[in-house]
Amino acid sequence: MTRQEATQRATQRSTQRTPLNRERVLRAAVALADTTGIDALSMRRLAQELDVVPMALYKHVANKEELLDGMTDAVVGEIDPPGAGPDWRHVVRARILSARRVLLRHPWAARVIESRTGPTPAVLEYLDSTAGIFREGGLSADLTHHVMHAMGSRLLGFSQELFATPGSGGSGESADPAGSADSVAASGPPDPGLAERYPYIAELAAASHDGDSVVGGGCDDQFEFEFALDLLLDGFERLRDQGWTSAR
Amino acid sequence: MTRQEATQRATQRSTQRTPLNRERVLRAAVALADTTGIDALSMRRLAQELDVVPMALYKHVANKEELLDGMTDAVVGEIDPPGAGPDWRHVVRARILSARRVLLRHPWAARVIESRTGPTPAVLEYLDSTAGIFREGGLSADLTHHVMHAMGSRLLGFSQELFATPGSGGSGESADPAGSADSVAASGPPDPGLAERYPYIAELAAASHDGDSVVGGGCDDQFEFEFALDLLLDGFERLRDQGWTSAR
DNA sequence: TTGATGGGTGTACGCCGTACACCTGTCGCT
DNA sequence: AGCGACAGGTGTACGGCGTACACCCATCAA
Repeated sequence: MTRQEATQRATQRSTQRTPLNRERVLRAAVALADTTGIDALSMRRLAQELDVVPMALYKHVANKEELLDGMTDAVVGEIDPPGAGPDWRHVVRARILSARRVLLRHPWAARVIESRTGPTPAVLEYLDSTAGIFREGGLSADLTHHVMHAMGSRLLGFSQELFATPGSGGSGESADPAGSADSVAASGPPDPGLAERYPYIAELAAASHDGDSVVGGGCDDQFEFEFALDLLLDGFERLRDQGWTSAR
Repeated sequence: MTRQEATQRATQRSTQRTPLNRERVLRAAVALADTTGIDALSMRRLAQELDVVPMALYKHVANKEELLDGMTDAVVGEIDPPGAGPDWRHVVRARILSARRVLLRHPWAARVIESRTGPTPAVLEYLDSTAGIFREGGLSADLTHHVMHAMGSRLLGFSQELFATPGSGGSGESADPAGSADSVAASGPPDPGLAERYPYIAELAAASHDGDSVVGGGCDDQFEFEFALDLLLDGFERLRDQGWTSAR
């Protein structure tokens, strides 16, 4: 046994084999939330799960909020990327059902995602690529914008709050965290990289401001709400008139 | 000054004038959440607001969960009752926009309502009367059932989770709290008063079980999801084909 | 007069997130 | 070979949380 080996052996005894990293922390957090519920996920409990003292976690995540951000990105990353195909309806449908499957796998995720104050990169990426499907399907940027709003939390699995007006659903007093999807492109290019990284989102945000209300800084939430509402009511009425019935 | 008056004066000095009751506690809680955000609403902070020691609150609410239940009922009670009129679309529209206005007044409410494990009476009442509008508008019980699901959280302001499959969004491990809207009528009449109190909901729940899957105990969530999804996709495609554009 | 009762009080416990100081093993540099 | 920086795990401590439990006291019916 060389001295190196001896040292390594001793090290293995004192530290916990794999030296813990952000990736492992996030994975353990997701697993813990899956099995014991999000309410039971505390820094202390998570540390215990990793055979480590609570404060050790803070070398890998800044605080619990950032942990939740990381968990969000982890599960959103599980959603299948958009497939290829000529039929845009089929493509969105598949994507959204994939998102749904992911959220069913992680029942805590919807609540956590909606509680984030700003959209995480993975969420932006997801929204952007989803918007892209509509655009490539021939919907105008204008229509795509409203369509994305209309999908709401149920169909995208989340996203609702990302587009909402600043204080409409958050923890109360938090001002616009300068990261809402609309404000990405609304308040001028704060980071020139954003528009290139999320081209469709940038386009959508721009589409809601080329009118007269350039100063608004956001889109008209009330309009979006009524748009979705009337779209559904139209659909309901049509189904009623044609005597629709579920084929159960 | 009579002895009674003296006693009362002394009492007023020691106790805080109005002797605190559930009503006052709930109103103060709502006000506090409105002004400082739901995260800052703690039993201790609320007690302080009422010039009382924290434990005093527990004489009026069992615990914090019940406090949140009470707050839920309070805000849901602010929603306008359904109006009268021959045009059902107009009536639902007005109602839902009223709900939206209430939720905008209390930005914390949507999150709180969705976090309740079981529906509170006021929520059931709201859902029931809303379902009633559709029924009187000529929609079948079957269609109304799916329509209610399709509305999702965005349009009803909440309700999503009430219909969801037990563990799909809650705090993790909690089993079906035997109070989901579907299970109200699904698992036989647990309380004979429920069906009379919420006739439309009872009817809707029944409509999802008269088929072959009597044993299911709940409706097919996946079906409801795809129903709403396809309804929206239909609408989107129609708008695209007719070259729809917002009149901004 | 008295005893029950409703409602406010005080103390204490066990959780939580996390600031801060500390220690130790590793590695690049001289 | 020696040394300083640094990455990463540790230990202690603080303030806040929800709430159990024992208490006190004013009111009022009997």
